[in-house]
Amino acid sequence: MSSERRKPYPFDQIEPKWQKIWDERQLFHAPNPGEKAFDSKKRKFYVLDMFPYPSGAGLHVGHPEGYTATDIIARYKRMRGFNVLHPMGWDAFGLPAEQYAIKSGQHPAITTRENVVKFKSQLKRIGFSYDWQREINTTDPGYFKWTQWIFLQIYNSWFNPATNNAEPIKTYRGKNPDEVRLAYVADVPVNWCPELGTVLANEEVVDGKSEVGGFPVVRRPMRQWMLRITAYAERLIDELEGLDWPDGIKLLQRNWIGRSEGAEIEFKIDNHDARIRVFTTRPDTLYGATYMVLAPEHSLVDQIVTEEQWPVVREYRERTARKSDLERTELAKEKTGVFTGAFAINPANEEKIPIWIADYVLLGYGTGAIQAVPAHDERDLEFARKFDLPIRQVVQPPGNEDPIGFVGDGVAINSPVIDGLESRDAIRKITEWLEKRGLGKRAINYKLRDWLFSRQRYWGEPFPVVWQDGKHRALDESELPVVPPPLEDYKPTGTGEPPLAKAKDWIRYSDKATRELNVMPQWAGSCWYYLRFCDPQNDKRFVGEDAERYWAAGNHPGTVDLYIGGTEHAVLHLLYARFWHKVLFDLGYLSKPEPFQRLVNQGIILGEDSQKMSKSRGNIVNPDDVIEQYGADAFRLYEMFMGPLEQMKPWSMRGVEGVSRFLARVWRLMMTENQAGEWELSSALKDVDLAKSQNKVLHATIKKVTEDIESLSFNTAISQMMIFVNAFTNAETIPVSAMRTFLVLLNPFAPHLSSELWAQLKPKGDVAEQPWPTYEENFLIEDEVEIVAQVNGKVRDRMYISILATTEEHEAAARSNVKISELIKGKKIRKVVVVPKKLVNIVLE
RNA sequence: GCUCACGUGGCGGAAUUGGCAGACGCGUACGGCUCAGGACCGUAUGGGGCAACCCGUGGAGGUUCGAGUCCUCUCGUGAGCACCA
Repeated sequence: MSSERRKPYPFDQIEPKWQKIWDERQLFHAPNPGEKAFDSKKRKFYVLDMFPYPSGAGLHVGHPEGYTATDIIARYKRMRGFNVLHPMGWDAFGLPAEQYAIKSGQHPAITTRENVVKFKSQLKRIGFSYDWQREINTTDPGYFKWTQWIFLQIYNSWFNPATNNAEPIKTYRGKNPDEVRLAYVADVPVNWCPELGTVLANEEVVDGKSEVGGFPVVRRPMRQWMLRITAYAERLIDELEGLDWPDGIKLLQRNWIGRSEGAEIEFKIDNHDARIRVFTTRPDTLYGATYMVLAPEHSLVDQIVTEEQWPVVREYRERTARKSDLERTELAKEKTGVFTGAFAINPANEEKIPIWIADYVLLGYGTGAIQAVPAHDERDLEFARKFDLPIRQVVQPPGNEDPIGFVGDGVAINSPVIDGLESRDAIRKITEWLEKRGLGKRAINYKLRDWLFSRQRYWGEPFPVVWQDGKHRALDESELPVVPPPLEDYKPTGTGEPPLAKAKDWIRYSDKATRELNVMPQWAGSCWYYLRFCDPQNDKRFVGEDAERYWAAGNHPGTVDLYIGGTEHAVLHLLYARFWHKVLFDLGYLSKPEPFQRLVNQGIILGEDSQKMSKSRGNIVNPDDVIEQYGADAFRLYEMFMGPLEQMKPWSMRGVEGVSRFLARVWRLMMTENQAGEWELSSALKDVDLAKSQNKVLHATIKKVTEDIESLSFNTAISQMMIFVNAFTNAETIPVSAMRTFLVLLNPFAPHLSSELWAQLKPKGDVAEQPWPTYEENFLIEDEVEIVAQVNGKVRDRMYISILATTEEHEAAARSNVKISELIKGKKIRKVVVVPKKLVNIVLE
């Protein structure tokens, strides 16, 4: 039976044995500056995984994909003489643990502890070379003390537009510092999720539903903590430039931040003192503005609406407020809105235009008000047609396109100030014209909103903030950490009041002051964990200065040299972490302006049916089962052999068998089974020189594996190692020296097998401590190369030619070739193309 | 709807700057070794054709002596954004 089947090689004994040895010897510990083992001559390399959320389900085959890639890099870099920082930890605060706790009645701290034990043992079983001395957990008070400390730095600083930097709040000269702090409290319409009993960040809402759980989310005004990430919008876009990230991720971040250039224009209101500012990217269409629209929630609505329009306006506003985001987008096709009764004056032509409210204008973007130019904006056109508003063409399209609904660039018409100008020039001219008259100015707008930073939950970092007389005040550094109170009942209250409100004693900070009841979102802990890894036990500072400088060193803006993880964090974690990092950098705590220099996204692994793995489909592959049957090395190797790291690819158990067979062949290359059924060193192993062809394949393998690891092309590196093994499989004698070199190459991929075989060959030291081999180009060069002979671009024959052959000799060889001369006999030759060492192409008339 | 990425055998995938398409692995077929094998070893394996040869990288054009690779259009798949003025 299959369970009784003999193992192709004894991985079940080898693997635990070496994992134990690595642990005991602490072989993968990276010494910090100041430690005894620290060697200042070694260069550093920081290779990081996105640390997991330790869920109850345990490790998924998707996790080890990126982890194996980083482990190969880490092991490789160590052998190249680098001091390698390769840490692992747990992002353990957050909703799932709490949701589970509510269901099971078990405290999230207990669940978290159990899950961490499980995750850690699973990771150890795969043989990853993490420096476990640096393990961190975001829910440890020793860790979140510093998360809270960073919050204090953010709270106690402001963004100075003059220096384009965050600065301590004491440098602010204005009257009310609370207006400019990078952390502030605001009454804002937020994403309220009744099911989860908390508000969510925009980034956590997908299609009007919560990202966690998929529950409906509604808009509701609430008092919340916000972080002023918008202050960094420009730098977050500009400084992407110096990073080695996939173009797609850079684009995603740029789109999310959503920079657009245009102008702000001020409209007077007829018979009213108030003015309305609008943002537009097309100030050149100002003459075509035939009406205005305010967001229903716009604060001016109350002031300008006329007596007789009040009832419809009120009714419309109430209806919009009740709509969830989902409804608002679902109903997007059908425009709605009502007239306020008020009129604005178009500053360009003094024309009176009606002011409407409609929910297609969003309060959160721009100024929450627009000039509507139906002739040259799709949405305005649709609205104008529905409500019979005038449409006036002011841009002439270049071709024969229909001018109504044309949104591209053309030539301005019906616009006295800019008539005849190309759109780009018209924009410049009209903006200057408005600026001169004090009616408007050039402006840049961002889609990015400030980060909603508070959650009405239990399982998160409490804010280091107290309230007194209705005002917030930050705690002193010395009062950290603020540990959450023990609670019997941590369920959401359902009213929007945080569960911490139930801890009556804890709330009371002093006679007059009470604690902030919200907690931070899950992202807080992961915003800076890569810094803590540099110095995880430091209790004086969030990271020691020497440690930070050492691990961040390098000739580029980023701190971590290589960061591998999933695309799902393209705009969440990766944007938030950059923001925090920049604040800390501005305040002088860090030596580099960016957290992650090189970013690589591993592709999703699909089930055997090429569908996304899911419980309901029943196509989930459990890493434990694979390791049980084929061993950790086969599991690692298969994860890398499947295909390019960044590509989405389906799992295949047959494929695992394939790499497992390869590993068994490696084993049998050096080991044979004796009469008693015990494995012993093969007698074919001899201390002999390599044959020329063997030497060539060895050096080709060193070259290919080295280059492929550098470019993260692990699948082709493995192919090359298979070619190597195939070349030696039937050799009568196996040169020991070639095997030793090969085991070093194999080590990053299959560390257990290579360690065991290395030990069997009895050389000194551990294979992981060997220097990485180098190849000699000389051994790769042949005396002759095969070239292709073509006629009219079609391959007609192949032949060997000296690598020293001249162009003329190439051509002569082709002409004298039997097949070729046959084909060109009596024909006129138009041209002969020679690519040395590659081909000769004879082109006939 | 907009933006981006990707389409190569029965399957996963290889292919510096445009230069032998299909490396390596899976699967399949045949053979060997075996009491046996879903083990191991070997040979073959893009399609068509007895063959010479012809066809072939989603489809249609183009540039070039030469295109999987570059350009245009088109179809399909995946991801992201989605009233952003």
